Amino acid sequence: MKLQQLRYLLAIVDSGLNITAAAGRLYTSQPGVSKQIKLLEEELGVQLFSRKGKSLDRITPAGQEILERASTIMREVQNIAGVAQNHQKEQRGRLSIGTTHTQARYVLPSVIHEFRSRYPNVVLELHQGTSEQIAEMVTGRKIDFAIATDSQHLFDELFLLPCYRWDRSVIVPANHPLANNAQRPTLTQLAAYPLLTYVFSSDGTSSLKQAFEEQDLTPNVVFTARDADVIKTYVRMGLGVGIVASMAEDCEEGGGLVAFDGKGLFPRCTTWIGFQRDTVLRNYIHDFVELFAPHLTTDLTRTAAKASDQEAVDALLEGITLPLRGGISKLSAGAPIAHSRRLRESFQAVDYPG
Amino acid sequence: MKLQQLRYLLAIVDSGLNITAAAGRLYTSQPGVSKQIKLLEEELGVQLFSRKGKSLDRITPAGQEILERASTIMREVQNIAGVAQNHQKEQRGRLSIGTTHTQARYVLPSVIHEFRSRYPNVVLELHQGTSEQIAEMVTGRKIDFAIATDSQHLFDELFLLPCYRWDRSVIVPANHPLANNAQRPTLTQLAAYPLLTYVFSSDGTSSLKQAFEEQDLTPNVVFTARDADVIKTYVRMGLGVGIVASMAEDCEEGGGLVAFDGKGLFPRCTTWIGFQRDTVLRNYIHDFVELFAPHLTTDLTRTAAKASDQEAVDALLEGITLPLRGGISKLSAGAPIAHSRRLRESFQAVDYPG
DNA sequence: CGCGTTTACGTCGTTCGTAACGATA
DNA sequence: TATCGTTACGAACGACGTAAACGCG
Repeated sequence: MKLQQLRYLLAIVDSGLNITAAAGRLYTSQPGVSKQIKLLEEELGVQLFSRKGKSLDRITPAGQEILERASTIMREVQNIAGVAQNHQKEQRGRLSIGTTHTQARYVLPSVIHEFRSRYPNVVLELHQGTSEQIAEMVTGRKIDFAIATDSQHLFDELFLLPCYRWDRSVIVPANHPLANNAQRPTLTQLAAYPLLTYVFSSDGTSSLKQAFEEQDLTPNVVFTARDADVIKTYVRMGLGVGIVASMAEDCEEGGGLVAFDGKGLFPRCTTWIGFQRDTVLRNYIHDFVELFAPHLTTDLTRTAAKASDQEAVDALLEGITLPLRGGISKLSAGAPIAHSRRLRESFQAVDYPG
Repeated sequence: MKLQQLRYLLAIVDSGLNITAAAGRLYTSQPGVSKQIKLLEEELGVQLFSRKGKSLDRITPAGQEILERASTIMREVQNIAGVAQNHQKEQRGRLSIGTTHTQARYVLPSVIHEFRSRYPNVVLELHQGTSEQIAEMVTGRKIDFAIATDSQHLFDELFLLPCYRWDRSVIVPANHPLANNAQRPTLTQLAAYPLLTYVFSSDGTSSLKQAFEEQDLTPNVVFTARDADVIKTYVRMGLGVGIVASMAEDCEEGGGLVAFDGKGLFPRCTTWIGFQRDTVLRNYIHDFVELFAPHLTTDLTRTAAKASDQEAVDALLEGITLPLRGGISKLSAGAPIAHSRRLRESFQAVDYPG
């Protein structure tokens, strides 16, 4: 038995039982992969795949069990490499982050600036995408971790560490009727105007929609985007009232928009960071996490990584107060993290793309 | 990184950082081992060992972490082989059992007879030894499992499944003063005679001794052996009164000895079977276990093997009644297993070699 | 006939064992 | 000087890639 054979096995399954595709992904020849699998089957004395003609049809029960164990073996191999890296003096390597637009545009720049000066030899990759795309990237181990907001249901296999909380803001053009309001508009007032906001997650649930519906109102959403800047552009053009993350609003510099704090109008959102379970995180990853969320110390994250389930992770965070983020520079003590214990359950319906 | 390199690493540590010895154990040349370790260090970019001159002095912290992961990798490799074997039609292989004399001599023969007829192609190895020796064999993976009585403190790394309980018997020669007793002797009476019994475990605690001491008596043990047959021989010679497992007494066929049931006189003993955690057990092992202890079904053992600690294992057995064994053929319903929950704790002082 | 797998074969890299060398106590 | 680890080198093995054959839709 060789590590390559196990790697080939995983790649074949990952490629939908297509050996040619697996070979391509492995940057090697197809007959080589084919032969190694055959050798492995011969050595073990069991068929790993059932064949239909010459093609692989499906994986056998034995193959399935072996696949899972092969997977943990390859994970441990990765971990050995990670441990080794962590013991090197000079921290080199790669850090791949998957996140959504709001984080990438408004929150991460300052973190990344500091990170780059600390680790000039770490290549940084920022993958922006939808929650669904990020979920796929991280479970497929294309990225080291995900930063996202709510939508925990997409990240069942990860362990999630809450980083901070934030509210939405309501933005209108300076010449909008609501712009002269002394106080911020109510949901009833907002329901009277066309709304521009983030794309709702594919499963259709949305904490924003729910906030309206709880008051028997139906929001008239005429435009959605993943991108607060795009939304603001169209708000300026007079298409309607924008509802965006407060962090995005804070960036505004006299661009002809008036903003109201949406605190209390809509459910508060929680942004978290999510890792694969059972992986060794390199030192610079711990550092990045702590830069992003100071309460997530290396020790705490390391302990959390060993936790068996999300319950245990949440228990570790019991009593910690999450920052409330209004913008890049404004941090104020915020809501206690108490609700994080049931973070996954209680916020399943909330999938506001952060 | 190659599996061989990890195997070499483990062997070196197992051999006390002696590469030559490791090479011998691996049936390969010493320079080969040396080179592979060097290659591994080069690939990982860390020293696995700190050298004193050319000799290995000790393992580095990085090496220690890597060692542990290498260990789980090799375990999973073994498990893959085991899974593969379990999916073969013809069950071939090897079954290595470590146990003490009483089990090997009085309890296992019938089990092994049946097992051999079911699995003629499985090579059976029975390793007899002291509890300490067995503990070392099973943690070093020289044997598949251990069968022993009490002395749980020696087997911390294993998970233990209780199999049956038994009492001791008092044996005297037919011409002994006690032989004509209508009732069995009391502890006070026994304390008046020289006693012959099993060797006490090395840590000095003994449930037998304790039973006497609780009544402020001091037993006069003049002879100890690991072997009931040896004890009986010397009892026949008139050296004193023997105290052995009832299973051993039941074998007697008019050999000039008189036996009294020791039930109630001494604490009852529990014989268990212990496995390494996180290992896949081959089908025939499950079958052996069920032959030995019918309440330990394959499903139950498999579930127990996944349990994270002994507490969880014991919880699985809650409510099951353990057989009480008086001899090879005599099985009677016995004490409820309730105490098994705290098996490890409450019986730490009991280390009667079964 | 295209797609995908297997078989065949030549090449190259790696591992292994022997032998000689080096260092340490 | 004995023990243990490293270096050097030649032989054997194994993996890989190209090319061709095979089976299936």
